[in-house]
Amino acid sequence: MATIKDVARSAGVSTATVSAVLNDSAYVSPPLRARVLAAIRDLNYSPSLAAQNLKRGRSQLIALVVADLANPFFSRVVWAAEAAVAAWGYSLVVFNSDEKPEAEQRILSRVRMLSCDGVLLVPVGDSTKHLQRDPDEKPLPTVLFGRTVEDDKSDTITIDNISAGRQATEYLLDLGHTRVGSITGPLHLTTGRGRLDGMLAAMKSRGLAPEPRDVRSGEFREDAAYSVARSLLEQQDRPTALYVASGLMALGAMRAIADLGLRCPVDISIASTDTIPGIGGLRPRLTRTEHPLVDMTNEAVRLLVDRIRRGGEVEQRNIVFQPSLVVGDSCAPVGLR
Amino acid sequence: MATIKDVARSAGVSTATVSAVLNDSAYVSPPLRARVLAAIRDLNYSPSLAAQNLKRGRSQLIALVVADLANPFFSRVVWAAEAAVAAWGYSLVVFNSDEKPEAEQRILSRVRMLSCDGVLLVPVGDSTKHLQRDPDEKPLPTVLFGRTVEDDKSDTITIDNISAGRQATEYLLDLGHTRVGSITGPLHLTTGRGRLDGMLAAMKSRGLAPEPRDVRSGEFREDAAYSVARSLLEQQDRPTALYVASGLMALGAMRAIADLGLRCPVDISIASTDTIPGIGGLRPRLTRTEHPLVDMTNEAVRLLVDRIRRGGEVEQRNIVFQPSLVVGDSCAPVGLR
DNA sequence: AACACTCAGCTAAACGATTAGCTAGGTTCA
DNA sequence: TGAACCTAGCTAATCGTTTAGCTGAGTGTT
Repeated sequence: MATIKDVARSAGVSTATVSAVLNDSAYVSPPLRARVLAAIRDLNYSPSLAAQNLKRGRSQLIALVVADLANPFFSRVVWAAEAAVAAWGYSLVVFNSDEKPEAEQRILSRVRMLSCDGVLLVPVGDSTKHLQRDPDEKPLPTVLFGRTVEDDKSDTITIDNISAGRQATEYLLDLGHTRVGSITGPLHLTTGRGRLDGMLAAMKSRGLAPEPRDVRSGEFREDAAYSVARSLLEQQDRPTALYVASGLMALGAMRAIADLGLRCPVDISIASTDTIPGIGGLRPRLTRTEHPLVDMTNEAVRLLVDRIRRGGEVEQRNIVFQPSLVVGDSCAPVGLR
Repeated sequence: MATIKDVARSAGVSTATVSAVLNDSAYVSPPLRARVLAAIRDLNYSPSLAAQNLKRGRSQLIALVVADLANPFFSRVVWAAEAAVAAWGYSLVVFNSDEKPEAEQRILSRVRMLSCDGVLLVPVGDSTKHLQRDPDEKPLPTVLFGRTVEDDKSDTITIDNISAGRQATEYLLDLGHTRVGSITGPLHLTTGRGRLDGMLAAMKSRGLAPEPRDVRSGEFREDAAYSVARSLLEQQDRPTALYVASGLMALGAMRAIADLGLRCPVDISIASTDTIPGIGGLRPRLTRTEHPLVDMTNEAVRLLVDRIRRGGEVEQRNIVFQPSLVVGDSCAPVGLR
């Protein structure tokens, strides 16, 4: 690989001049500039990011730490984030904490070692104490995505989970269902807890409450939702409608319904929150709340880049996106059959 | 951030000794070693990868360049690759070439700038001429994944696409279908071409050949497959079975079937190749060939790491994985209805 | 006692960029 | 004419590591 010295020698100038041309950091007369550019072309030179990183103290790298890479929802986040990050001139380093706080901690220390300029984090634990390892060293620019944690000073991008749960549940209630159950996400996560709270609020405002045995929580996974749904629906006395906390889980629930010989929506109505790719092919079409994932991701990257550039001088921002109901045909009026 | 100098000063030794302790690169007496380790702990020191990269000429980064990050198939590759790469002590930088050769080229030059140690590439074009920019500089360690290109010297991990097409088609033929159509991938890709060739071979060996109008090619996308399937199936005189080249496309085809008011498998049988997450929830269950994606990815990373470490001294390796048929209920004997 | 070895640990030169500070020549103006 | 000021480009220090090569003390041999 050619270095800046080779270019300087070949153009008959100093390395400072080459650097000035490369970065437009000082005026260079046209003839010299031309010679430098020619030398760069001849030698097929491109500056070493490693050296730049060392000198400048930044790396052009943004880390994305997701809680479960196997979840298609987060795959879409990876997709959207890669594009957004590239548009700002960064590259995306992807990590999977697999919902394990220890793994998250390991990853974050690696992120520091790599001197990533910032991190887009879907936090796993219920705190980010482990983020600042040293009180006096300046914190790694961070944007929390999708989930929030207690008393953190990072910017956040989230959805209104309560509204999501409420909207989906209200739709079911409007169809006349009174016995509504739910398969929730983990309740220690804001996404799990919030959606359930929204569901409960919707029912409460109509003087209803779910049977305790109709509300089961599980992980945000297809197989977990499948088995939870199975055991929930195997009760001889089961709910007529189900609010399922995520798209991936809805897939599991649908599979359970089919395997139990039930029909959706005739025997049981399903509504859920969030979507995953390919779900559009599913029949019946799922009634669900969706949120603008691409916009959310773009906004998250924008905030992060802003914080990387302007640092602490900008105050904390917490942006909440609103979910909207997408009506499919997975829900029917109660007592249809 | 504490530097190696701070550690050296605090422990009362030279930086060389600290480095020796960190890398086990020379014998350091127990007392000194202990002092160094204590200083490291006190100062919460971790070496700067930027500086190490510059000095060592490597970055602990492996690039993954996929052809379409929006395709759930590649999302699974990201998931598997992240885990494999982390197990070898590397971090994964993800790029999306979006099936565009120019983008791939841009990405690869960025990969060089980042001085990634190696790249796992799902190639987009039909050649990798753009890979070695300079004939004399040593090539970036590369493993081609899934697709191959002409006259390349990289290691490759692929599946036997011909066998995949053949197996799926033979299954349809065994059910008595004689009028079989296909929705293929792009025919300039080995994955698209090979699967079609396998299908044609299977038919030919029984003295059959598809009607030209029953074979349509499209991109590996859900929406593309949807519209191609629609126009194919809207013919009043249509095939009784369809071989679809990918899991994502099969989803599109199924959706087209449903939207046309047809039933699968009663009116039309579908078999496909490869799988995507969540497809297990689909009803009817898709009959398809699957390949061991996780094993393939692990093997690809293993080859890549081996090439990074042992360089040119190891000869080119081309590993072909075999697909296997997974029978669902998306295919029925011909003339069932 | 003189010599050759070992050995632990140090000094200082890289790696490839950026950049503060300098220099030498050219203008401007009293 | 010469002080003051610009200007274009150079010199050299610097970022935080690694590592070749050195040093000086200790050991063993004759």
